[in-house]
Amino acid sequence: MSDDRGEATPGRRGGRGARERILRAADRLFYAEGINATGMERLTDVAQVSKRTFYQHFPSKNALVEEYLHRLDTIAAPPRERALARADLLPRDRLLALFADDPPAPTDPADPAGPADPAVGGRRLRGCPFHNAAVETAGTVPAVERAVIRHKAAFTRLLAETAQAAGAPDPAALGRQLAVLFEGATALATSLNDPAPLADARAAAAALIDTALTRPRRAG
Amino acid sequence: MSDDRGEATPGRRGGRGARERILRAADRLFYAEGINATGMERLTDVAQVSKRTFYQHFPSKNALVEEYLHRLDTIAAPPRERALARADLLPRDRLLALFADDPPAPTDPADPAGPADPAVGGRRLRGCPFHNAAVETAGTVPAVERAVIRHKAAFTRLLAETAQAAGAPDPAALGRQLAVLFEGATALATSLNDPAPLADARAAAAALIDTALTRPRRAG
DNA sequence: GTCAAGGTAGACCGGTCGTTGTACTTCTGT
DNA sequence: ACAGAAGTACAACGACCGGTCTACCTTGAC
Repeated sequence: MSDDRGEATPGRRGGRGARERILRAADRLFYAEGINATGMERLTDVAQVSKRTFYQHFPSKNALVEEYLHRLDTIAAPPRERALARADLLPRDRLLALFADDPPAPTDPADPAGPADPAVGGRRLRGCPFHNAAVETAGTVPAVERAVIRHKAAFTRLLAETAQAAGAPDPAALGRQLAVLFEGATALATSLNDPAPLADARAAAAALIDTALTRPRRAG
Repeated sequence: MSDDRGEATPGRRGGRGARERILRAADRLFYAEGINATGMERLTDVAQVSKRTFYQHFPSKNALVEEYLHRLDTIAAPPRERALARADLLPRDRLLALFADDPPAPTDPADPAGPADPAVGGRRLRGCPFHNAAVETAGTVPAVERAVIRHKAAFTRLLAETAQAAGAPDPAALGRQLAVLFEGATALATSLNDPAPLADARAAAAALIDTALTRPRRAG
């Protein structure tokens, strides 16, 4: 937050960007291999940063975890959630696109992180990074818990707004139900390491949406 | 599995049951605090067992994890899942009882495992132990992954059977959808540390069930 | 009483964790 | 050219990890 020395002087190339590499490595490793399972050795190795440099940018590993989560829902939304922002779809289709099983990001050409990506290799499904962080920390890190709650609330709110745009009589309720469905599809796909639940969730979502749009309103 | 020395000689008191205490401690700690977060020191301390004794019963911590998961879905089903077996309810109500938010076990008098339960103390929501194990191990322990898949498949099958008993035209599809809903309610409740999503899931389940029972059949 | 079986406590092992320290090497702006 | 920031390599710290070991106690059959 306070050591952004390159921000005010546009002429500089921004140093050598150790911090950015660290955050990129955290993005990959914390998500793919787990937060606890990722040691500092491996993290600094992947980030191509010495441990000393790491601790000049972050006071602790936990601080990096918090920044990792913070970036996830403020800077770059996961590709799946981005479906809700697609202007080329009707609101109802935006909601359903959440559960599409085709890869949502068709090779963004403006991403310079290319060479770092294919080294991962594993294509194992890993679910929601916020939920994973909550499970891994088991409530022992308040900042993580807060970040998770904030993200889930924002996502549910976004669903509710889209539900409202679709004309749902009780958009908040439909948004919450779709949030549960999405969470379940993600979690179950992770547990089974199989994306099949997404299709079931999509069918269920369609039924819920159509029911909500057809009938006037129901009591919870 | 193979060292049950007390089984053939009924005259003996069966030792002091170290193995059982170990498994009970694993039940509590692995679930409430996480598998990785639970060290052997703490585990043997809670089980009131010396480390030496532990390693006479289990070859490794991982072996205990596997046995812990194996017991969970063969010996004692979690209280919530037990709702599906209640004979006093109609099939449809059994499905909905899964999502009830009142404590499901009204002090079963025939359960000798009573004193172990309330000692947990922490009331933090922790979700599905199988899913948590899958997240914590991140696919690095094949036996865990197999146990998780087996459990989820059995649970989905049970849901489908109940859906069939309720008269659903495509019970397998409805079972899978309800499985996603349940997983989502559990996961979201964990992330938020708030049981509210269960109510949303219940409403969604009711809608899905009624839709399935009313309309003839839908394509996935 | 003896003795093996099964239990206990807890020091100890090598390894890894997150973290810090020492000493050295780039790069960059003036 | 030079100051100094930013980076590097790498040894080491204390703490804890899963796991092993020694030494002693308790029980029950003979």
